[in-house]
Amino acid sequence: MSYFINVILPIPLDKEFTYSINKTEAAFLQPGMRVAVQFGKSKIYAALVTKVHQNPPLVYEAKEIEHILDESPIVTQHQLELWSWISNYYMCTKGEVMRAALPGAFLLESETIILKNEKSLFDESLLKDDEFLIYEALQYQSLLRIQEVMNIVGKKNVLPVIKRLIEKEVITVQEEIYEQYKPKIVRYIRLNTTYTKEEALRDLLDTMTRAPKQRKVLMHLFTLQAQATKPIKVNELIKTSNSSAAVIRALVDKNILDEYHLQTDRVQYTGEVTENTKQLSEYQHKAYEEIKHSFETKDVCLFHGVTSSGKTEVYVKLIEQAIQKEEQVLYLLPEIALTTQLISRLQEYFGEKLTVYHSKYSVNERVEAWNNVKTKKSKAQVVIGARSAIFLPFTNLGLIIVDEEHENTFKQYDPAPRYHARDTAIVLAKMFCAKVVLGSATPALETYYNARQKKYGLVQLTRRYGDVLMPDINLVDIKTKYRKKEMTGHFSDTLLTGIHDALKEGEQVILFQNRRGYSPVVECNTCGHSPQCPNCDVSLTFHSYRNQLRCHYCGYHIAMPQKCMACDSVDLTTKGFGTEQIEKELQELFPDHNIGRMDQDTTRGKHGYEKIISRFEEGDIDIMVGTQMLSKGLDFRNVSLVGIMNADNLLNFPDFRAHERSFQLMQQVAGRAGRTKKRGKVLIQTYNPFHQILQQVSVNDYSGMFTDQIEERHQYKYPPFYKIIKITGKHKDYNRVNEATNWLAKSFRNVFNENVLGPEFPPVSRIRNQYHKNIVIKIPQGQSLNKTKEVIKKINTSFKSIKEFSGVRVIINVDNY
DNA sequence: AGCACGCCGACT
DNA sequence: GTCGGCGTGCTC
Ligand SMILES: [Zn+2]
Ligand SMILES: [Zn+2]
Repeated sequence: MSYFINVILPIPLDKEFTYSINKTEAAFLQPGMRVAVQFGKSKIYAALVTKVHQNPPLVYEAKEIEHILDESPIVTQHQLELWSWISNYYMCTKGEVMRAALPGAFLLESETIILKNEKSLFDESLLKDDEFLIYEALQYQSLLRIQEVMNIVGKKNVLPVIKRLIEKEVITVQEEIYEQYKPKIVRYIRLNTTYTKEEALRDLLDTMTRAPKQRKVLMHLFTLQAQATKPIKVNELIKTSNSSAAVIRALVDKNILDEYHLQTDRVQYTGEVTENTKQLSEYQHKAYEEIKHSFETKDVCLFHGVTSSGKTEVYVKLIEQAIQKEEQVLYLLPEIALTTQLISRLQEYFGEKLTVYHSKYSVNERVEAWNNVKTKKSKAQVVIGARSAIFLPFTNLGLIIVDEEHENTFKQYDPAPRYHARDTAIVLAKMFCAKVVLGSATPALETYYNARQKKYGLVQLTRRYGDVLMPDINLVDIKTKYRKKEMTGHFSDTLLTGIHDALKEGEQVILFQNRRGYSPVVECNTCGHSPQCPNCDVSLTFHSYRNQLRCHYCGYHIAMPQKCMACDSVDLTTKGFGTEQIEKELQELFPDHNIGRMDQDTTRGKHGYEKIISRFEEGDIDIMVGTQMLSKGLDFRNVSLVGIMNADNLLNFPDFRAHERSFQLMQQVAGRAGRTKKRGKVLIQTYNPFHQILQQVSVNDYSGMFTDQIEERHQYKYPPFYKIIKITGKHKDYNRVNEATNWLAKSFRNVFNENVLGPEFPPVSRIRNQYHKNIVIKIPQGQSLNKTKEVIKKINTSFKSIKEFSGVRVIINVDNY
């Protein structure tokens, strides 16, 4: 009898593949384990077993697996189910989901290495130039990688040369598999058991009079043992005895000491756990009770609490309850909100029960977190993480909290799977019959709509913690101010007075400048030319920190030119104002105060962000200018004034969510003001103070905003009334993209009629030398999602078989944000 | 996604 | 005439 397995490979192919295994392997392998398999000519991948069976493939011979990689499944049945859901719903392959879901260390991939052929003799003179170069390099290096060979011969296509050398028996090639996860091993030391008896030990010490250093080490070992019964690390002993590794080595060699190894986790919490959690305020407690009550009838609850209302404490109470029931908890946050501030706050509550899962952690740390969740270790009972944390192997999930649920960064944009972590979390919760709390001060329209429709529970917390008042928000009409000449640079007199007042009181100020649309570009005053990216359809933006012009899309950069590239004029200006411009103006307006800037530039580097935050917290910075980054959950106590430099560029963004997002962003930024007793002040500069959204922002009218916006969504056929799927065609040839997307749109229109928009070029139509063109399909509520997707897939398949369109990549984005 | 096979321009 | 460019198609 022969045995087979079906596997998922971490590549964008729709099929599962079948490999052959022997009887022993069949008895051992289970779905969720990894095997190393050869795929194609030589490449080796880690594949994930989905099924063990005995049905031989009919039309091909299945290859044998290389070897088994796991002793037990690393992926649970629930996860495989979730992967299936994601690949169906978001229209991508399971391989793509696998790639996104598994920590990098689980995805081994082989690399071809070149070795010299020791056995054969050959005539060096028969080698061609490039062949000889490789041969020569192998005399000095035991192995070469493909990349190194490319460097040696100075060209990209090196496979023919390598092939010739194999034929001439000069070299051999091998597939090297990267070492996967490396457990961290710590060396410990203890006294050899021979000397546990008192007299043996005394004899030993007597004989050691001529080795004072070794004797000293032993004495320190005894002291350490006396202090606590825990194992003693080699490093610890070296340090306390002020000795060296050599001395220890000698003692081990003499069999006086024994060295032993223990595997340990890289991330360990050592702090104290504050026993008593913070007392909830009356209103917080009421919200907590309401959420619990809502869970009796509904699985998902929207927790709408204004900024600074203390939502986190309510979450903490809910988490504690889940912990008591021995359930696992997942706490999802947007990446930017996952600050050290918040992590240490939660650590005080949950101590070592808290695990952080974050892309900035090393691959090994992530594997450890994965394993701890999988084995239900208590140290991973509460997991806090950004969107990818939904992929962890929970076995007993009881509660998911999605904080700042309105944030669009929960949606992965590129590459596939283009999933929304909030929506996927709800599906995940359903598998475990777990409860979900969606928290936000400014819920997404979709979420609030679901709550209004009674699909989700709704709990509101309208008071700030400690009865701090909501900030006082005022709109400043800069159109009038410009006309009346009451503007200084980008500052209205109102805003300047506000800043002066705050600084006089020793309070801090935050100024918000939207990132989008206001990157500083260089423009020639003579001919109007501004330098463009050669690969993308955008102007290069000026970065003063390196005096460079850069492209945001492809990373292309050049030194800041001294004269216009078109007309050689030296009269160049930087146009558009970003945070840098504001910072510069502030330095002139307030020379006696420290100005800080928080944007992509100043927060780069591992601790860049934290550094600037703590400077602000410590009062080292008086005025902070920043982008979006400022709006996220940071708790600055001493900020009394928040200024929004220009609200209009937010509102005018060409996207059906622009108004909703502007409201959310402005409310969040405004929420940074006056978090303690004194009422905070917010000034919003705009050319259009009568704009409905701005009016609603100024009076904290979320529900007014909701009513207006939901009406517009309804009228213009947008979510939550219609689902949308965006289809993008990509190719380096402009005409081919045009024709291809026209064909696609026409085919879609044949089925979906007026519910197809486009094709249309996006604002930036060329990125990395690829033209993009979008089609949007709107799906009305009665229309079957699955059938719609089937149609899209079918049309896509026909599309692929058309010769003229070959090479055009089609990207499908479900629930495009 | 890789990676091989296969067909056309430009350099020894 | 070969070398190397990339378009086409398959991978258990
Ligand atoms: Zn010019
Ligand atoms: Zn570019």
